[in-house]
Amino acid sequence: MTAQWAYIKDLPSLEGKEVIVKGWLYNMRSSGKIHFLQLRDGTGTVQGVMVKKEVSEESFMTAKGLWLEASLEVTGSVRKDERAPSGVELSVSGISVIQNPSDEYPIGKKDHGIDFLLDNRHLWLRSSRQQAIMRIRERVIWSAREFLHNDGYLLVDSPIISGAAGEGVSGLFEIDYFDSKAYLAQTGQLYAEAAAAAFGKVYCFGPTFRAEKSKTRRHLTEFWMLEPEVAFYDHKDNMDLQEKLICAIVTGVLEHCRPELESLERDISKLENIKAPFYHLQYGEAIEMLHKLGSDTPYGDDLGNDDETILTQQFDRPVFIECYPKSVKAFYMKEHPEDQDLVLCDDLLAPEGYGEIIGGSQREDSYDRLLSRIREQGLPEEPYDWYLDLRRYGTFVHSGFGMGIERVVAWICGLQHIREAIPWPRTIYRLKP
RNA sequence: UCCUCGGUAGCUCAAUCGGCAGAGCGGGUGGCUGUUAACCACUAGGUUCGAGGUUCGAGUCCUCGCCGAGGAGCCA
Repeated sequence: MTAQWAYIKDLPSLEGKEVIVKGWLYNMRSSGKIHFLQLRDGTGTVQGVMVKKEVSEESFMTAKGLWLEASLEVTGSVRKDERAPSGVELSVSGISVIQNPSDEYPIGKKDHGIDFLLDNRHLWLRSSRQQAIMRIRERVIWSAREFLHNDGYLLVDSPIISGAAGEGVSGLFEIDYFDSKAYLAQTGQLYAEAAAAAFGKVYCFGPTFRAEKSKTRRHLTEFWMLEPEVAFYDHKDNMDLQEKLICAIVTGVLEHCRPELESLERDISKLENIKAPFYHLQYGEAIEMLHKLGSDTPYGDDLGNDDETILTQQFDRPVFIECYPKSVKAFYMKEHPEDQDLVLCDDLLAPEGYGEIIGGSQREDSYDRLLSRIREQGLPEEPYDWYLDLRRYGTFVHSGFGMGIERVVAWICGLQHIREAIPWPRTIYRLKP
């Protein structure tokens, strides 16, 4: 019987069988008459044990000459072994080299700096740590979409290229669009609002772009944002949705990605603690609390990064900061009915110092007030005519928010750098690879 | 745009007061039948980011530039 190709993740169920593993050599150790080939194939890792007297002299010498990341087809029988992390090892009977590199692999076994690793992102993705992060990222997105789909939301994607400026012209990437100006989307929200008037419960999900020269571990110039928008939801309904969505995401990751979290050495109990209800602070209360904790941010200012860090360290679950001053927020947010200096908005801050992962608001649904807000902020009216139409034809109470996928992934994985939370990070000085 | 820190072997870093350029990993050679970032011995490997300057002497001090990181601002 000829051996069949098997994925490493399936080997525990193939004990005693002869299989072929197609993959790469990520490490190798040898004791002279026995080689330990560490193999990976994208589904998992397994140790291939090659004993000199059990294979041909040629095979044994071939294995000895392998460089790291050689691509291989390894034939062997699956054998139970208590010393193996997955419970099984491969007793190697034959090896076929697809390609043996002629140079040493740039990423070594010891620590590297972030700069070097980012330069080698195309190779770094092969590491077990990056594999774990990307699997969790996929689960975060999957869980969010599953939750929204099951709750009756329609995915209505927004354009990437837009003639309107969105939240303001600064921070937009300008492109040449057949001799006129266009911009890369900073948000899909305005389009999601139009879609909400058509379909009720909607969301968009895609890449967004910010030309800010931000150089921090929380920023990317290209990042993925999930933006639900719901007809007839007010500020409170909006926060309830955010809470449910975050809980669904965390639950999904805990259910499906425990090995990945463990390999990242994430403190899982901190994630298991993420349950409704989250904490709520009014903006004024947050400022008061910050003053007691030593911050000097005056009432009326937006919270700084340090403020977010200090604040979230006080809580073991995410915390909503509600109703910021109108002056520091976007023109489309609805004025607070009891205090016209505030707006009906919320930022959701993730615990452990991670800070803002969601920004949302109830939208201004009055045509007149929205128009005057556009004028107050000195924005051009013409690009927003279609947006104003939404208030002209059947205006409706509605709310929505934007969730930054990479920030959520960074928080759930416990990452130092948001750059690890996306396969190909784009930052101000990094366009390659 | 501003502030702070950094750039030394392929990688991660060290080098005292300004006084011979070092280590670990990786590479090479040899050894080892259970290794887990394997281990042991030997070995090769340098335009100390660049340009000036001070000095008997500069990786180290000064000036300018380049590159990167962290942070501020702004935001998800």
